[in-house]
Amino acid sequence: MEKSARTMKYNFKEIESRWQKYWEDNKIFQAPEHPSRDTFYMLVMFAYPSGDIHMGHFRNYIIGDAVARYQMMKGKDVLHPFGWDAFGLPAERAAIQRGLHPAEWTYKNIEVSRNTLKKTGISFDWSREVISCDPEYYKWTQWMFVQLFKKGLACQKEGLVNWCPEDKTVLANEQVVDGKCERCHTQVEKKLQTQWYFKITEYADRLIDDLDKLPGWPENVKTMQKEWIGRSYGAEIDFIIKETGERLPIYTTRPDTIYGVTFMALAPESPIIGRLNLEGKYKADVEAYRRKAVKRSEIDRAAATGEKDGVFTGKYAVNPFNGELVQLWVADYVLAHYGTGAVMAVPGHDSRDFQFAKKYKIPIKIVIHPDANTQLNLAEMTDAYTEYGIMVNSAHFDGQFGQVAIKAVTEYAVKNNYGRFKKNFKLRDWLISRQRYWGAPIPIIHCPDCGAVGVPEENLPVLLPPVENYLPKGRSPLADVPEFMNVKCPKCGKAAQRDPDTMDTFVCSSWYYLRYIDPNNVSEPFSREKATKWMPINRYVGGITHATGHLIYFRFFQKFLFDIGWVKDPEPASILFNHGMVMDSQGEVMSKSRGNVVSPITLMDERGVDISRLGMFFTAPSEKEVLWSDDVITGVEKFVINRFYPMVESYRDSNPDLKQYFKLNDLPENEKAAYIKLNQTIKKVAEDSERLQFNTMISALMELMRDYSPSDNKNDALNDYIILKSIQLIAPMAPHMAEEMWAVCKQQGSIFRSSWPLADESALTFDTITIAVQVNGKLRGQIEIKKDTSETQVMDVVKKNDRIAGYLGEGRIVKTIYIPGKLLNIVIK
RNA sequence: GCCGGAGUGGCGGAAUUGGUAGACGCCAGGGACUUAAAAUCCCUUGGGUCGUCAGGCCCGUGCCGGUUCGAGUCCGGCCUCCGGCACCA
Repeated sequence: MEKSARTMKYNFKEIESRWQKYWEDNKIFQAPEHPSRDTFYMLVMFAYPSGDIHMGHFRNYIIGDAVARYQMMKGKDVLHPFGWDAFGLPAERAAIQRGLHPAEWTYKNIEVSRNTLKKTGISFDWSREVISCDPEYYKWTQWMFVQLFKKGLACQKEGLVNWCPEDKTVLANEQVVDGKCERCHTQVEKKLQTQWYFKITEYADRLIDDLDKLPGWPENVKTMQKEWIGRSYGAEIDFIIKETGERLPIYTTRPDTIYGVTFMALAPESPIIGRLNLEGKYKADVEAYRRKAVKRSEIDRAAATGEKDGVFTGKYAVNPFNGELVQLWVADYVLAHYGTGAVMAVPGHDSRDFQFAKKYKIPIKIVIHPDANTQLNLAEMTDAYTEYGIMVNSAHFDGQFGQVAIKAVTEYAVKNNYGRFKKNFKLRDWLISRQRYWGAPIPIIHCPDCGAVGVPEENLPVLLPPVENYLPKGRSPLADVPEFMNVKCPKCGKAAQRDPDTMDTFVCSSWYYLRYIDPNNVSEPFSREKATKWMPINRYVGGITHATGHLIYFRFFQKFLFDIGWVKDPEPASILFNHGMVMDSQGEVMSKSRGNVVSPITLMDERGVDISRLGMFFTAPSEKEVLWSDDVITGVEKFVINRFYPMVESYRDSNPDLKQYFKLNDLPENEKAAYIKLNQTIKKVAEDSERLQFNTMISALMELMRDYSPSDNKNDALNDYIILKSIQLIAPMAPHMAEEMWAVCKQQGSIFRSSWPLADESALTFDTITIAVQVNGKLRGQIEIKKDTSETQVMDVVKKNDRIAGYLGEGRIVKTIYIPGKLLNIVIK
């Protein structure tokens, strides 16, 4: 019953499908091949086709859609494309679970999701759709690999890698969360393997430094990236292993504590241990410890923030600064992959070293005092003093402070040839090879004579063979396909073998934004000329989850393409916007296992696309999370169905002249308020559009409609004008409804081809305004004055106002503060 | 532990650069219409208090203090929550 009342007044099903057809037939959202006006590139993150779309997608895309439509109305050439991140583990896993071939599963899902998306009427330019598992696309992903390979930025190397025993493949550092596989949450193991890497670490400095050139990126994302890259400045100092004479370099950010070194610690994985010539008990202990440490997963090691343990090697190292001998230990709190895999331990001034020294009764030395008047007392210390301070017990460096001390000590080491300034990063090279089927094959041929040879560009793509046996087994399924594997070396022509691995799907997603610009180009990944016109991305909208993964990778790719002359900007996106999550009404994440999923499809069927959109926009600002419940819809639904839409409907059979211009002072008194309110609303909606504050845009329109009362004088020219402008203002948020109303008002063509309303700046306020009057900062009354009244004139009015005068009493007026048009504050004593 | 961000009515939230806190909406209550209900429309709605019912006064934006004529907004110190990183030497 409820529904029939709704459909009687506002037949959204009919209206929505009719306008969607109109948009498609008239190619309203097709971006021009060669833009002639200002461009606006509106990008939303493309989707994994692992099921149908959910509320999170819906929210993401309607935000992007409203921005795109707003920019269209502002007269920009808008590029608003969409595509599918179709390769990779999630799709492959879902396919395997259902006993389907990944290709079949993926394309089926794309079909389903695309149909749903088309029903949402999002203004995507579907003619530019890209699918990353199409050979026409991954040909160019492989081309990217080859370019990186040519520049030495793609390379094979042996190292300890993250191995997911469930997915039977290696993972990038970014795909390990809390020591577990990001996708299947299995504990990740460490394995020594040869794998392909992109040398993203060569871009570490620029990836950090250029963040400062991105004022349009949220602070939290920039901070997360900075910390993820983790740059630190320090020194590398060479200790010497006493018996073997081997150089033992260590990295430290605190060279000013060098005289406090009382032991050294090596990572259990350090190759140096093998060269120590350990004997007897020491040899047995160290070997047992190493076996134990390697077995412990990284998460165990990291979680053990309390207890540190290790084992003495029986060997000693020489501190080059003072010739002192210090014990050489193996301890698993030392990470093999950071710095040199060895540390100088200063228990007096490092908490971990302090604990370790206490546990194993290793001497502790104080070499830093907080300041000239505060001295540390070792006997009373329960933890290390880790702040900067004044060097003591440090030979001729005594008395130096903080950064100056660090510089002095390092310079001394440089001069004596046993140290150097050094910078370190937490960021590791990006491991991109996967021992899985569903990915772009790595375009490399291994020749017994020539080594790894890139597949010549004219031979791309290296097609992924349609194999039957694609299940993960620990090595790439492609290795078992002789027709695929056995090829001739492109350099010397001898028999050679393809690389059997496929690429991490994050490689595919690192450059998709450029393919949209020129999706059908068969001779290049994209046209440089077109890229110059559209790039950089004006707004990139997506979830926060990609802060330290995709959003670093795609910046890296852009920089690389910049370096080799393919793009003109070193950064891909000038503004990044992270929308909040959609949760259930209890604040829980929506998931199938919880059974609390609200489908945008059901919602759109029941309420219509536009009302669903308005509900989503209105309930919270875009960056905050939304707790979804039916109540979210109620207010906007009433607004549309009971107020806005019927008002416009009343025009259906009339033929009003809607081409009107107004001058505030020519309007009769009773219409001035309405005209002013309209202009205030236009101004507010435009400002809020720029900052994606849709909730307050809707409030403003609700206020305008509340104040607007056509019942008295229905065909009044001003009322018609207000209606028309209001329809334009709501159009980016409720596009189908707006088109329908626009047509009801006898306007020709799509509303998205009309120009965005401009506020009449001369009609934003009344001649007579109300200002607040405060006495000593407390509100004591309000007075009406002419707009341009001077302060003295206002004072005269105030003094005549009995109520306010009462507050002034016999107090002496010390001073007055007058904010024109707002308030007057009188300070009395 | 370190680094971000946030804390405003019963609820979602507004207040864009320090200038009338609580816009807009939900919920709730009251009224109109109706045989009745739903829907719709109108009114009330931060707390306390006085009231001749016209309106007034006090308190109030996590807590304590500060700057200022004036602080939700700025500064200092806490508390709580959310997010990220986490043995990075």
